[in-house]
Amino acid sequence: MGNRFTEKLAGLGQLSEDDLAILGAVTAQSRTVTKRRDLIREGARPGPIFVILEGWACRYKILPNGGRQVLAFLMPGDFCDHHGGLLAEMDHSIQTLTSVEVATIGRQDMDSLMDRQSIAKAIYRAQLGDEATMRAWITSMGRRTSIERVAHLMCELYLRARTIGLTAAPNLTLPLSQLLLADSLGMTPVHLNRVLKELRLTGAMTLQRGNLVISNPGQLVQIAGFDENYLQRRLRQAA
Amino acid sequence: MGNRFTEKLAGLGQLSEDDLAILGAVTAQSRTVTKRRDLIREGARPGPIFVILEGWACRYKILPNGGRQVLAFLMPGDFCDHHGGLLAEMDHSIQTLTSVEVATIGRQDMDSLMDRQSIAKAIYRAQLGDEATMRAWITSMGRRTSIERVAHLMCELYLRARTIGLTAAPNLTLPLSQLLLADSLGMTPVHLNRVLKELRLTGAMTLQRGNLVISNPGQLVQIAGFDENYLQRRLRQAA
DNA sequence: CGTTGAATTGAAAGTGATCAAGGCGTGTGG
DNA sequence: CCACACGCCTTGATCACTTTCAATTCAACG
Repeated sequence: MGNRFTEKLAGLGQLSEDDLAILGAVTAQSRTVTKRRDLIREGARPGPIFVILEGWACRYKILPNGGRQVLAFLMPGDFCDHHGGLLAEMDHSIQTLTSVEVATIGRQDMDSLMDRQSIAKAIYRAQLGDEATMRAWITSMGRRTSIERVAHLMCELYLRARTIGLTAAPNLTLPLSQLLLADSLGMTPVHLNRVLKELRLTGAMTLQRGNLVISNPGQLVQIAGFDENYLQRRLRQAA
Repeated sequence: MGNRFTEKLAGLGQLSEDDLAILGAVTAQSRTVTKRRDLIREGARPGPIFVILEGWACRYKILPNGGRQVLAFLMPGDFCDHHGGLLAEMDHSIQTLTSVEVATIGRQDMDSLMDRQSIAKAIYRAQLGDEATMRAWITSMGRRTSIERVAHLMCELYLRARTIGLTAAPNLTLPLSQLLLADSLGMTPVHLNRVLKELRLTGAMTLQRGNLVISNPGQLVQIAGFDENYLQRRLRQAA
């Protein structure tokens, strides 16, 4: 029992029955948001904290010249805005990619969650994981070729999805258009398309119509230069 | 009084005399580390937390192919590893760029700091600021041209330096080689050099021998597409 | 069965990388 | 005090990858 959120946090720290009950209670009420809808807009004042229980979303930023950069993909169990009003305004927006089930946690509730050492630690670990992912993205954008970059992102998304139990098989449904992927990888849709074709030809993986099939995991990891530990580190519990 | 660290945190939250005294006490002892030395290595187990009191450092990652990606620049007052042992291993390294004055905070001391709401909030805000900076870097790498990227980084570094009182004038000493800057911006040193020349020719700024002079701030901000708020947002105190 | 948004392919143009050579400044030793 | 050496910056020429522009195909859907 519990939901994706409580399950995720449970995997990040030692949570007692009470902890889980509290987390569950706080996210018991949820609402459904249709796809392609902004959950939070850049510049917005802090409101309640959103948690994604089901579905996918992304953080993104629009540039003055009209370009878009996707900053992160959000999956079930992820926080939208962990800060809980510590900042005056959002510096980016969050949009749903699929129909999404969101729970909202009030400021008060959030404070009481953070008062519990165990819960606070788990939440903090989740955030550290997000930061590790951001560093991996920076590294990708700066020093990986386009094919490595694509392969790396696929490794990340697949592992994250598997960790939360979205898939067991070596394939996965990604509700991500090529345009969106291109905007997350800093390339044009046209070029992304060519890179996907190239990856297909290597036999490492196939991504078509949102269906990711990792036919040769070892090869994909090798192309990506993927450090299998970077996502796991955050899961392992430190002494 | 106090040091760069206490001053920085004081600027991020309402800290009482007691808070400041505690922060000061905990960072009272420091040691000097010579330039170009790793403070923390990727894969290292969590030890005490480092805080930079004086000097510059950077986070970086070495790729399988030998490339290097700089992930962040650290200035006086910045944390090296905020996590305090919540993760099992570092996923990147930290190296000094200049001679650096570092204080170390023991795990115990850190815990007691975090027990104080006021201090915990300030530290949390500092981290949120770091995250905002990472998002800006991702955006730069993904969707800004090289000249915009360079201009944007200079805006960031200048503003950060001014915020902590490193400079008042429109110029600043950056202890950053072109090689290092290139590794932080995802470009080659050769191309960075050309971009710097181009920026010089526009009249917006000059960077030579580590000396940054912003001759036309408005123009630089315009080239960078710099959102003057993104760094400030983290400074403004939310309701 | 046409319409629509996304994916795919081709050709040309551009941006940044690579390779290679020289210049400049600082520090050290003769 | 000068000369050399080393690291870093600068510049040129060429090459490669990615973008841009444009057109076509495809698949889902009304």
